[in-house]
Amino acid sequence: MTPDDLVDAIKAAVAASLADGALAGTMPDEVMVERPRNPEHGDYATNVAMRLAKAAGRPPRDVAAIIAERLRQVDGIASVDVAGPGFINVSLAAASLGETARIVVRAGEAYGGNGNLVGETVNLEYVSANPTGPVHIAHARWAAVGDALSRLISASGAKVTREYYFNDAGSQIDRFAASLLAAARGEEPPADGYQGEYVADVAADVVQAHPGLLEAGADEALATFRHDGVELMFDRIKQTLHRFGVDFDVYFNERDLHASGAVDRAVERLRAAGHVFEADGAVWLRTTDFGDDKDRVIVRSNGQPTYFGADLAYYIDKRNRGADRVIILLGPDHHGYFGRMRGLVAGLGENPDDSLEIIIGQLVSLRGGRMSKRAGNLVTLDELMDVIGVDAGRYSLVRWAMDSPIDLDLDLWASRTQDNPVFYVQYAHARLSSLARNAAALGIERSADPDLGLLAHPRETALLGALAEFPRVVAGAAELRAPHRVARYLEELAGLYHRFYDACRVLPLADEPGASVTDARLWLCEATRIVLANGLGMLGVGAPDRM
RNA sequence: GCCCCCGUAGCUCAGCGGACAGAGCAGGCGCCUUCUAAGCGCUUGGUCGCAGGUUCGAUUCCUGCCGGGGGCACCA
Repeated sequence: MTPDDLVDAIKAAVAASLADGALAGTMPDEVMVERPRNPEHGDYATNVAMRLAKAAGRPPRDVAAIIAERLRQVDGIASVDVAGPGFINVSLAAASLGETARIVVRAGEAYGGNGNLVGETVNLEYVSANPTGPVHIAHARWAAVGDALSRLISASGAKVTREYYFNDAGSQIDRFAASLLAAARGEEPPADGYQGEYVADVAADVVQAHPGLLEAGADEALATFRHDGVELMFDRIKQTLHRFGVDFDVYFNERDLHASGAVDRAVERLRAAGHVFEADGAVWLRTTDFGDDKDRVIVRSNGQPTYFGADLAYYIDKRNRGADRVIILLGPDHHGYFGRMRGLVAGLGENPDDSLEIIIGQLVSLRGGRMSKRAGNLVTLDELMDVIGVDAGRYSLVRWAMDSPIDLDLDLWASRTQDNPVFYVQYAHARLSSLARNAAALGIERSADPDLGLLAHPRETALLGALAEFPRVVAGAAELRAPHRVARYLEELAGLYHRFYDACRVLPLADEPGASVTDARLWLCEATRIVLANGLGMLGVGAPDRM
C-alpha cells in the first residue's frame, strides 16, 4: 500500500461515514497523510478528523474514532489508533509495506515520477550570464538549481524548454569590446570596463583570427572585437556549462529580437493598449498601473530601446513558442525586475499570476569574500570544478533553499569524508552496488516472488517507509521549485540505509544457505539503490558503483 | 525613505497550520577475524529575534518593532 493508496482509503472511509449519516459535513478539500517523526505513532498519520470536527459538530477524537473503525477493515492496514488531539495513526501490515520494494524495483528508472503537470508546457530560463565574462559561482548556483528544477518538472510530466538568454545587444557589449581592444593594445581597460586574464585571452584569440586588425581603424577594430569577442565568450560559457552537465534546449540572442522588429512590435502593442506615454523625450510605460513603484522608460531619448522592450518581446516570443508558464531564475540584485516584468505582462492584458513566475535566489559567497564580476579576481565555475569536481559542485549548490545565501567551504566539499554530504549519499549507493556484486559472485539472485512480509525489523520498515515517500518528495520539490528537498531527502535515505546495513545482515555468512530473508533484503537493497540513483540523477549528480 | 530576503542548538542549516521543534558538524563515551569503519550506536546542547493578531492548534499565516544581508538608473 502506497501513501496515495492510503489517502484513497481514508477518503473512502470518510465518504462512507458521511453517506450513512455517521458524520455530518463534507469531504475536506485535501486529505493528507504524513510519516510521523515518532515511530510510536505508526507508519502514517492523518489530521483529517481535526479538519472535519467543526463541520461535524463533534470533538475531533470522536470523529477520528468513527473513521478509524472503518479503516481497520481495510486490507493491508494492521492497526489504527486515535491519538493526541485527534490524529489517526495507521500502521501497515509488514507485507503491505514490504510491497514498496517490489513497486520500486518494477518501476526502475521511472520510480519517483508523477503526472501532476501532464499537458503543461514550461519555459525555464536560468543562468543567462552576460557574454562579457566567464561563468562565476553565483551563476553556477542557477545552473545547478535550474537544471535540477528542469528535471523535477519533467518528472512531474510537464514539457520543459531549458533556455539561456544572451544579452548581446546592450551597452555592456560596447564596454566589453572596448576592453578587448585596450587589452590587445596592451593598454589599461577603460573606466567601467572589464578586466581579468580572460579579457586578454579573448583579445589575443580575436587578433590571431584577424591579422592586421590592430592596424585597422578603431571603429573597424571595435566592430570586429565586438562580434568575435562575444562569439568566443558564447563558446566559452557553453563549454563551461557543458562540463558542469548543464546544457540548454534554446540559446536565445537578444539582438535577434531587435533585428526582427519584435521589440518595436512589443512596444506598439503596449502603446495600442494605452499604457505608453512620452516625457522628457523618452517613451515610458506606465507600470505604476500594475503595481510597480515607478514608471519605466522603454525607449531612451536617444531612440535606443531599454532592456524592458527586449524583455517584453522575449516574453511574448516564449509564449508564442507554446509556453503556458514562463519561469525565470534570478539573483537577488534583480528583485526589482519582478514588479517591472509583472507590469509589462499585465500591460499585455495577461494575468502574470497565471503565466509568469520569477524566482529570486540569494548569493553565493566563498570564505566570506563576495564575488564581484568587475573585480577581476572572480572565482569561476571552471575553478570550482577544478577544486571540488562536478558532483560536489552541483550538490553543494543545490542543497540549500534558494532563499538562503550560500557560504561555500571549499575544503569541506573537496574532502572525501563523512562531513561531506555528497560523499555520504554517494557512498551509500556505492555500498549497495558492492553488495549486488557480492551477491552475484555468490550466485545469489533475487527470486521472482519474494516474501516481503519478512521485512519487519524497525530499520527495514523505516527504510521502506522512506522509499515510499520518494514520489511525493519529487512532486513537492517540483511544485515548490525547491530541488534542495530532494538532496535533504537523499541524505535522510542514505542514513536510513547505513543504519539498516549496520543492523541487518543481507548476504549469508560462509556455509550458510541463502534464506528467504536474504531474498527479501536483496529486494529492499535494490529498491534503495534505485531510489538513490534516481534522486541523484534528478540533481544531475552521479551515482558511482565504486568509491 | 521605499522594496526583497533572512533571524531555529556552540557552528552550518532543514522544517508548504498539527503530537515532546529536527539533522549534520563540533564536544564526550563506545563498536571492525563477517556484506565498503568514506559506516554505526549512545550522549551533552533550544525563551524557534521581540510584541501583538488570526486559528481548535502558529517555528509556519498577518501586522508592528529590533537585528543582519541585498536592491531602488534613459546600466543589464
